[in-house]
Amino acid sequence: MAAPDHPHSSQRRGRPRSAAADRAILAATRAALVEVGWGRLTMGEVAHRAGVAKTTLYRRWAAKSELVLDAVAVLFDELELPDRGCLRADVEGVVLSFAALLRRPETKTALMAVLAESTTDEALRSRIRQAIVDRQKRLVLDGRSRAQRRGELPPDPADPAETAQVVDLIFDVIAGAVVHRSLVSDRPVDEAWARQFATLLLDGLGAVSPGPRPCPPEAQGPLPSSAEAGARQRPGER
Amino acid sequence: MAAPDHPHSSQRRGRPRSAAADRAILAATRAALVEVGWGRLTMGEVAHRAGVAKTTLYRRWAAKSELVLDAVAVLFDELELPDRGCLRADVEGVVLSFAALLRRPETKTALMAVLAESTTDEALRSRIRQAIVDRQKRLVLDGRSRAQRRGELPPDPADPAETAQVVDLIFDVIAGAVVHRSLVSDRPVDEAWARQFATLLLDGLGAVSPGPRPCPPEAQGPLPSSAEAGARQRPGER
Amino acid sequence: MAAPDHPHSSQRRGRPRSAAADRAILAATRAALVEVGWGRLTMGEVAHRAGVAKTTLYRRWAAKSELVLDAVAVLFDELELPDRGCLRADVEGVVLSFAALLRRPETKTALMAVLAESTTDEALRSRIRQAIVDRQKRLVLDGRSRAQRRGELPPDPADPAETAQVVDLIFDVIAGAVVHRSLVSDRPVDEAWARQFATLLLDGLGAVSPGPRPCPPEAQGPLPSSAEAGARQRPGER
Amino acid sequence: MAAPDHPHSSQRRGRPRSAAADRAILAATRAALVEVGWGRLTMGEVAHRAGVAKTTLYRRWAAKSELVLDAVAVLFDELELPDRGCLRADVEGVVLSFAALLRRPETKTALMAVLAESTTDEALRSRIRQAIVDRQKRLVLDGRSRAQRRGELPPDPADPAETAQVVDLIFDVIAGAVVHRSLVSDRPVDEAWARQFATLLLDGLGAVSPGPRPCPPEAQGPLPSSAEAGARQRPGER
DNA sequence: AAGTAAGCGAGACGGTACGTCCTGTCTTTTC
DNA sequence: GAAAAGACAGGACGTACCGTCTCGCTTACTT
Repeated sequence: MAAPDHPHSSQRRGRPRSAAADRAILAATRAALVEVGWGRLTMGEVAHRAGVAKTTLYRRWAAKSELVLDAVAVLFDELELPDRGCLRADVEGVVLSFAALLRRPETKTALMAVLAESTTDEALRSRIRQAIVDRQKRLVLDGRSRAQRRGELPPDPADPAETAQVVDLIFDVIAGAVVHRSLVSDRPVDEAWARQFATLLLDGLGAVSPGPRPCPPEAQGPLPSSAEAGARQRPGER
Repeated sequence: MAAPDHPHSSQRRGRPRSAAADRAILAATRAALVEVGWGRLTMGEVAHRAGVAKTTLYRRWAAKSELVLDAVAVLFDELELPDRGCLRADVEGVVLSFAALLRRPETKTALMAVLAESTTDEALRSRIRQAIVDRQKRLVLDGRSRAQRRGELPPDPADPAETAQVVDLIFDVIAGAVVHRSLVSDRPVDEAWARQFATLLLDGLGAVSPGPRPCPPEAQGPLPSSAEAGARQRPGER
Repeated sequence: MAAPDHPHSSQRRGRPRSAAADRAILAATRAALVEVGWGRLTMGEVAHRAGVAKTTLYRRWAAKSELVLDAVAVLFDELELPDRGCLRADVEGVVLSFAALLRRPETKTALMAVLAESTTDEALRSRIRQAIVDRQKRLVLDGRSRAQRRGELPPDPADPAETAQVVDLIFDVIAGAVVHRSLVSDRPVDEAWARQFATLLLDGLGAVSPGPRPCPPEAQGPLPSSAEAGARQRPGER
Repeated sequence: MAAPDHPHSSQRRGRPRSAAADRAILAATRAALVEVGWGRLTMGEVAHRAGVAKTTLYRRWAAKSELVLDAVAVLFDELELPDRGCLRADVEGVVLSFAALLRRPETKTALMAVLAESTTDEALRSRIRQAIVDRQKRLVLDGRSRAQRRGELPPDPADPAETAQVVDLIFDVIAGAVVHRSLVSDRPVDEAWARQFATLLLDGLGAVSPGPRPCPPEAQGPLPSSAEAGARQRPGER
């Protein structure tokens, strides 16, 4: 996952590359992102923090953007979709979790910077989709099938392309709205906003594909723990 | 509008700043953005293209990000909301116009780069909101009042805060979804997607605030000309 | 003397140049030389100290070196040759006076810097000779004629070119040796050194042109007051 | 010799500094001095001529003055004291050699500029003495002991401090007079002047310390070849 | 008294060089 | 043969001065 492209398949000759160095470099990258942000992040600084020579970095990653992408992609994998009882609550939960992740300094600075770089670099754009975007569509798919199991949503239509289209739309709307609210409008993504947004999304969905049934008020579980876990300082990260 | 902060109110002493230099610099910045993108854009290159000394740049803008912001902000002002007959058509129109604007290389590279910088710079964040985000909320407000005039939407509620909240939500959802679809998912924002998205939005809106009436099919006007005008090379811009 | 080249011959039209500005500029130049030396002396700084615009400087002096030359040349005019009773004592006196002048920070930094500039600028070289070098040959001529009046030296030979040659030699030897001792060898020019040097010079002179008679010990007057006056802070100079 | 301060004692880690770069930089500095003089000499230009990055210069020399000092100091080492048969002829020879060296554009512009800088920089002053002044006292010492071997001068006095004092005086007088004649008075140091000066010096010396015997006319050898060698373009220097 | 021509303080202007920082490559020795 | 160390060529940075150029006054002589 966060490993760089080692075509080490069958053990090559000479000294093998140090896996510890990989881990140290990615951790150092995240730490440096927190402290200085993308703009002042330098390869030399990362190498120094990781106790590694610059050559070792360049042997593994071709560019700063790829290193940073690998360093933060793993953080997005920590997003979860806890079962809060009904679809609306699950949507609110994932919105709040995602917003919490975007509140972490390394995540927001790295994500936006890498996206900015990708506007002029198709290869990087593809790498971002692969490492972050497409991986997190699982959240939509999971929430969808869970709602179907609960009977809140009808089963998938016969044509899988139609499903994919709706999933893409939902993902773009959720991710786009949360990012825009958090990083552009710079206003808090709190429970009130999440509720309002979930309402808009779910009622709107009913028009796009057969809609959800209303959510019984007593069914809502607690807020997902990960929503706040993201904001806490993670132990052992540096 | 795109002028840097000249507190020249009452004629100050000494030689006044050259307005021609301002224009040349902003035009050179846009041209350079098209050719080399944000990453390879240098202050020296901009100065050279504008036939201006570097000091003249730094006298007006403290940082590359502020210069670029001023250079592209004016492009967002060209967005219009042509009357296409009904609210749904107006939404589709603005979505397509905005997507066309984001297809221009200078717009997308500059917007994302400036947003990335702004994640660690509150002053820049505020400046972006002022120069771009808040200015374009006029599109939502215009569309809204036009629909109210048509009778498609009920009049504003008594509490103006409530209206503001809904307008913000709509703006975050539209802008966020279009940006995410265009620049992250990297899939086309075409008429089919715009229709699907407008459906989701308008039906969702009905749940958030009293909803729109259905759109008479015969009422839809033509696509806004600006949707494609943005993608064309602008004459005389060098 | 310290006035720049005003070809104001017959009163020109328009507002006349301010003589106060001239004085303020030269004083500011000397003050700045003391504080920051030649290397960090800037035209802008001088203008600011003098309460004058840069244009006013450039209207009068074409280059920093010319301004500085005019500013310090006047200091060399303060050198005097007090009558200390015999030629040897007069020589020692002028050596000590000159060394005291070279101990002043503005004098030494300006003199050497202007000489350095002049190695690649014939016009400046000529201007230096005119403003400083040739003017101070009067000291040698005065000392010489005084010694002749005392009978310590024979009258000038018939050929004035021969006299000029010897005067030049004496001047080069005195000025050169004192400057070298002070600024290159960086060792003190004290009474002991002055005595030793005067001995070498006067005895050597006897071989070049008919020599001096010995100096009666009781004839030596006091040290010239100007020898130390130069080292004191001059009142009212800034 | 002209190498900058490498405390590389026992082979350090990492890539060692390039000795070829050192040589190229010093040669480029001399060449640039000839062409543009001290005033227009820039670090960037030197780096460019030497085919080296500016950082490589700054890694070795902290300031332009130190670089230039190292670049020209080596030229002063080429001064020699050929045996011309008697002390007077040797003095004339060294005076002419020194004057020839000061006729070279790089030498005069660099020497005076570095001395000017040194008036406000004690460290540089000390570095100049070490690299140029004290090294060339060997010429006085050599001439002196050679004259003693010939019997033209008595052996050194018992007190070595007395000898040092006289040597310093001689050096200041010779170097000072030649520099002043050449660069300040701007008059030629030719054989006639050298003869007159040598006469003054040697006869004067007799009064300071026990003097030289007269020089037998038939003993004078030819002019030192180095007197003119310095003015010729040196082969293979760039 | 009005006109006019230069001087003047202020500060923007096109430039040049500065000395620093970072990039990505290379050459060493050590493991 | 990978790794740490650090020198290397290159290039952009943001700053400091340069010497010139407008500006809107001010000052004195000319009519």
